[in-house]
Amino acid sequence: MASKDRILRLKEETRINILDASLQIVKEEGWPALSMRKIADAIEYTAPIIYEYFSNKEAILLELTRKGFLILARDMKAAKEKHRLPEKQLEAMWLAYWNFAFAEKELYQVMFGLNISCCELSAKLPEADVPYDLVAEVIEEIMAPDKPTEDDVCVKYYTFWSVIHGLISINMVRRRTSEEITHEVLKTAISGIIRSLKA
Amino acid sequence: MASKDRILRLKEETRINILDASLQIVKEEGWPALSMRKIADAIEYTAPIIYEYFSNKEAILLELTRKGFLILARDMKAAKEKHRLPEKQLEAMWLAYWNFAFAEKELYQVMFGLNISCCELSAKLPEADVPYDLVAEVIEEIMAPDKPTEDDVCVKYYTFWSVIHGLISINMVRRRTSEEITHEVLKTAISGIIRSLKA
DNA sequence: ACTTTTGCTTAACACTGTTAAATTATTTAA
DNA sequence: TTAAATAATTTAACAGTGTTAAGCAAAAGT
Repeated sequence: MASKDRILRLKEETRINILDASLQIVKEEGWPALSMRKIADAIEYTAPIIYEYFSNKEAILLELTRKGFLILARDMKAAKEKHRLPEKQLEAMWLAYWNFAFAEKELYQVMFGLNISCCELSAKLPEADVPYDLVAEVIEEIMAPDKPTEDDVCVKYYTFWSVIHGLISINMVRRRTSEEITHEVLKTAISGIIRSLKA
Repeated sequence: MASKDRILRLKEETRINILDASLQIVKEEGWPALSMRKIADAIEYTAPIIYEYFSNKEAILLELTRKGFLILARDMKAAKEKHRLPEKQLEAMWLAYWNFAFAEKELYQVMFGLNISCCELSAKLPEADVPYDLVAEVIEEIMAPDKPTEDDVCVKYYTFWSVIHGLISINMVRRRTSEEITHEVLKTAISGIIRSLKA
């Protein structure tokens, strides 16, 4: 009777082993290197037994996603509880979010569907710089009275880009948000940043 | 002699055919469905001849990325030229950027490494809602004097999330930006949005 | 007419996720 | 203790992936 318990505990253990091994492989060799056979190797089994713990590879990814959200929630909660002022709470929570993304880069990637493939893109693809040049020129023009440095312009450009790109990718991976809200965010964000150029 | 020309023209044509076929497959069946054999089928050849035009699959993706940047640059340039005021120019360019992302969704995805996999995530994963609940609560508290609707809070939440997530994903796919600039953007963005809550 | 080059295909390799069958080990029953 | 039943694990296989090498058939050059 007690052996039943022991077996169940062992089963739970290899389940966790599968998840841990997966994450470690990804951390060492990146997402594309994660294969069922490699996971099996790491836990010293053959590939098919993984299917006794997870119905397929996607289920493993989903479980890692869950793990990511649990850590993120814990971190944000902890950050919040360190302050009383709501403004401070907000800032702390988003900083926690930011820190989580880089501390658990691989988890963040599977949580929000970010590929990593393209590094050093503008080296291989000069065209990728055109949008920057186009916008930076105008930003510089608006900020001209303040005599901005190149870094100042860069900061403003990335602020713009982050908002727009962030909104777009959020809308692409999950579109439960209504068109109106999205467009409202877009418009107010753009005009908000434009206003911030002249301050 | 003229036949040399004709042949070169044909070669250029199938090169374009490969790219067009690839994009069409992706538009019809999504990125995961894009395979060398399927491309070959579409252009009525067998897979190996593709390697006479592109050194590998990644080269095809890179070419589609280039195509995307060319269209994006054209659209943004056109938007800019429709206005004289720099503020209007900026707004028009970012709206063009936004429109491009959804008009050429597949190109945008390959340009900026966005996966599409996870749809209806919060249905399969209730944990994914915690960060929203956590933050929304505080936003509501700050905005309380203005008696915000649920949509108002949602708008502000997505504004926050867009900025942070946008910054993160930009920093993950290409980290040529300096730490300082990034952090500068992050901090000013957060405090900027917080200020906007009380207006 | 013979040789060389070109265009293209077939076949193969090393992978991938996944499933079914076979095998081995363990537990249960007599 | 031995035989039957059950569970645990592996091997083999299928269909797919990107990619490369070998082979063939038609066209071009001599």
